[in-house]
Amino acid sequence: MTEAAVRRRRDPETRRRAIVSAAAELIVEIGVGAVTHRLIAARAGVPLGATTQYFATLDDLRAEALRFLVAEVDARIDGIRSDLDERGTTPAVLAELLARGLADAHALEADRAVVTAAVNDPQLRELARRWSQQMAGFLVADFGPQRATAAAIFIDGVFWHSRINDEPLSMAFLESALADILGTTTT
Amino acid sequence: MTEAAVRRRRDPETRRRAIVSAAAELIVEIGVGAVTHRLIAARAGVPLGATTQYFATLDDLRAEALRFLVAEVDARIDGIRSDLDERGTTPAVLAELLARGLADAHALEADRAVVTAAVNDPQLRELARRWSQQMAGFLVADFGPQRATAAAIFIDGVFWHSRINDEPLSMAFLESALADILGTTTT
DNA sequence: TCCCGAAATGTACAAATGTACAGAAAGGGG
DNA sequence: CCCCTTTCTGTACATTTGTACATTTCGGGA
Repeated sequence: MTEAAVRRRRDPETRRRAIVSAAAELIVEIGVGAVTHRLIAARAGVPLGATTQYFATLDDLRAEALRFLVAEVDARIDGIRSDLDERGTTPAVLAELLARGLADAHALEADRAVVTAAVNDPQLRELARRWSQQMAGFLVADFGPQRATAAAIFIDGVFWHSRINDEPLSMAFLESALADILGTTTT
Repeated sequence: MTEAAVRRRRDPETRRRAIVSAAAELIVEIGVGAVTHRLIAARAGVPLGATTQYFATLDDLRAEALRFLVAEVDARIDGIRSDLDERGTTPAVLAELLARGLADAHALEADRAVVTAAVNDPQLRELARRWSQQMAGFLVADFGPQRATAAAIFIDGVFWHSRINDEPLSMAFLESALADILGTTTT
């Protein structure tokens, strides 16, 4: 209890985390409704019994995996916030961050998986709102609530677009559209 | 009508359609991955055997139900197009159509269900793209490809926003944002 | 009228699923 | 060394699933 790294014997914590992580991967890949104990066990490289030992029910495991995905998204959000703080909250910086974020599809897929799951599970709505609310929060100081919300909604659309379409949106396009929405267009 | 319905017990076409329609309803409500033969049969008010008689496999039935939903979305799109043709393709008209479309959530939910299903089934991508592509098509003549695409993406984000959030977006907000994106100067 | 093909239905069954749990294995304290 | 608690693992089982099909019912043509 006092020492953090001493107590683990055969390491239940790591195992538990591996199971949650495997479940999260599978949710992103095949959807929240298609995960099973056996699939998760196979992905995590543990026997079936391990998945039932750490989580009373599959719903519990699912819920924890979703929270795991939300944590990934939060980490990405934090990175974006610090970048914006550092380099200024301008359409150009935003567009570059977005384009880069779209290229590394991981956090993107995680967030879309959460939102997708929330469509059929109202309890997840709160989590699904997180991304766009945070994004709007970053922008509200510089551009006001109206434009900040519009930009967040647009960025949400951008994410879905890149999730469904093969060709990514160009950085120039993103910058131009964001400049319009945020009202920074230079004539 | 009741008498006729009872009398007309042998009516393969109607029955088939009832099954597809029930499946579509359920897909919207509980997600494409959660529908089963038995749920569909119960919803359609037919015995289990009826669902297997008309469709070789559950996948076939699912696919047809998705196409049914797409047809609903297409009908809504056609309505929007004729309205735009009639009243002019302006941010104000668009905002009003959107606000009205959001209030009647049916076509909205149908489209989001298709997109959601497409996240985990690449074969549905084509269908999922349809809405925003058509929307962009309406706008490209008046506003150019860039702004038309941006507006379509924004509208996609609006739909997701209203699917996840409880409070609807105001018409004034939509009009203002669309005016910015489409480059029509209003003050 | 009767009869035959089409349609409808209930049931059966193998496979997959969530979950429980009896042991086996492991590791530290005596 | 042994023992006892914690951790792990395989198996079992009831339930639900997709699907097949034998049987029943219907309705129109002879």
